[in-house]
Amino acid sequence: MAPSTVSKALNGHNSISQITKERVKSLAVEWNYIPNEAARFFKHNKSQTIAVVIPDLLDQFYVLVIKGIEKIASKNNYNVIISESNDDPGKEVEIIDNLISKRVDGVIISVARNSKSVEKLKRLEQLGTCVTLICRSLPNNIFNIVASDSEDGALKAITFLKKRGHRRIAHLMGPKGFQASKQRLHAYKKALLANNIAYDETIVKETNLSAKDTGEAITALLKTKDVPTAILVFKSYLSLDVINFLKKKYPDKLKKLEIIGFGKLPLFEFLDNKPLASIDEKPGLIGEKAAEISFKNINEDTETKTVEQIRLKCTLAKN
Amino acid sequence: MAPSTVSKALNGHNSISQITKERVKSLAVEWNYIPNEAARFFKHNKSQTIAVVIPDLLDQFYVLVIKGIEKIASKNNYNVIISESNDDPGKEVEIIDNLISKRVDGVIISVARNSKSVEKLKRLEQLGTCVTLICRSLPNNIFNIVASDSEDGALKAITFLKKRGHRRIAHLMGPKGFQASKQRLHAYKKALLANNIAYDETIVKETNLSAKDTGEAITALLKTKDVPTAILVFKSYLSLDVINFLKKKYPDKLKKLEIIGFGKLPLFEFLDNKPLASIDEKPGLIGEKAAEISFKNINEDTETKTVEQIRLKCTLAKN
DNA sequence: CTGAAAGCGCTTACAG
DNA sequence: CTGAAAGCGCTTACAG
Repeated sequence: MAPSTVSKALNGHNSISQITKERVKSLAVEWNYIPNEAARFFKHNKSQTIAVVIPDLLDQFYVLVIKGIEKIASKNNYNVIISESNDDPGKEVEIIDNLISKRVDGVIISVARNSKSVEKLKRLEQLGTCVTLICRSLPNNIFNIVASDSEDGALKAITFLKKRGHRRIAHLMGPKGFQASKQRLHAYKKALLANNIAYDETIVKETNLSAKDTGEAITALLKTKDVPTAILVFKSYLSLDVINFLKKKYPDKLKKLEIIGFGKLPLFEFLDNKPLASIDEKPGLIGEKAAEISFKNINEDTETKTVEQIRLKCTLAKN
Repeated sequence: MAPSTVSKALNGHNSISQITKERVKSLAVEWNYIPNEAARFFKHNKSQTIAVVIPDLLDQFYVLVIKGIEKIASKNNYNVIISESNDDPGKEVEIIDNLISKRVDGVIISVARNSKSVEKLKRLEQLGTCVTLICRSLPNNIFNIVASDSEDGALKAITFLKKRGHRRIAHLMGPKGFQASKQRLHAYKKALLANNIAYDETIVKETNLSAKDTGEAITALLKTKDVPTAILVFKSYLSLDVINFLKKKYPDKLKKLEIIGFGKLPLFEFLDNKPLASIDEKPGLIGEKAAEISFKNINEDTETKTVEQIRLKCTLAKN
């Protein structure tokens, strides 16, 4: 029997007689034949692979994103490969070069802080690879992106805090250099406005994300004239640092400063002193949507391609 | 210029003149040429890839293992792909089939509970793929394995507890069906013996790992005549459930029952009520060792292959 | 319905 | 030192 016949039988080509198909398939089982995917992919000039690039697997937010991606990928019989940039722009460029040489069909990436990968990502797109950003955006919005809707999240958080009686709600913002920090600061302002609370920049403090810097920001907040009673925090892991700091330095404030942060983490369930609530950004859904965009693009003519910008609504989760 | 010349120039073959090499390399840069790895791997009949199969990425223990593996892999210019079995034996078999068809060069796997993959793994080895187990063993020790030395860990934990004055040290064991449960129970017994503490099976309780079952086990422990003052716990995530349970049902016992568990988790630093200490199983090192075994085997004749069984010493980490 | 032929992008043994 | 040829394991367009 010719290799071509075997190949067609195995792939269920309908030019092959039923009897031949069955014979081939049973022999394949008997001989433990498993096709060489590398050869197949090479022949087809596609890798049947989606690559995910994230800063760090220890951040469970991204693990949940990955689970969402894998759910969709496995439905489509696609493989998922994961790389960690550790927020190192140089490493990220290396990773993308590697992905180019692998000819992956799609890349889903949460870009490193201070990413230098824009050109590489453009290159990927030229080569026909679908690029989808998650969570973190890049200037000019030239790529697909799936992220949570910070404005929606902030609005829900501030509204909830106001209902609980808070009027002095501070914001602990991320580094001013980050897009996300600006976005969330803006969302915070808008949410205050919608709740008829005046914006007061003296209770907005920046942190470079280190525990030390966060502590200093909190100290500064506690020293303001009209001390805030609640705080909207840039990112959930930061909330942990805030709580740790309060426990050590201002244990009396622990109950007097209610915290809501962006992001809900599985580990929260084990904490005694936890944030009042979290803005659940639906990482699993973010992953699913990003994967769906990838597959839509992979199966589409490049002519008709449009850039998709998706902002998913958040929910407020009591911890 | 012939493709063969280009190929050799790019790969730094020394039959190529310096001048040609430079010309080729500069043109490659100018034209943005990035070689097609799929073709290369296919040609070489190896994928330059190590696969890691673990139960769940949300378990940070495994994330740390992966980081260890990636450290070694990237040094060797190898790729790492990750799959999650979710402890589902059927899923695990599927994953391994997939890895076979990918012709990966090495597989590092923490097998699913009740794994049915032994035959598949043997198959992988026949095909020349190096298989290395991590943490969880399979009957007959036919595969390479890297795990922590439970006996060493238990000894350090029990000795430490005795120094703190404890004489009644209970053990919360994992499901009897698991190899690891038996191993750690045995390690616990040996450590008691070494410390001249009599073994008492009434203070050894089993849990099926669910929070509910763990709670019942703890309740039973607290109802024994001579209530234990310390407890050696099968796995760190279990310690969290134990603490949560005590907080809810027996808050007064929280300070009277000191806990040491196998495994140290990054998230411990955020807990108020944390285990007294943890047996640090060095997940990063486990990953590194497993990767090193893979590479040694990949670069070796299959003739000389021997099975490696590595048990890494633990340290006791204060939380 | 079956099979012979060509080719995917590389590398390597060999000839010059 | 350079290049022509063959081949890795598959699939597909084509011939029969």
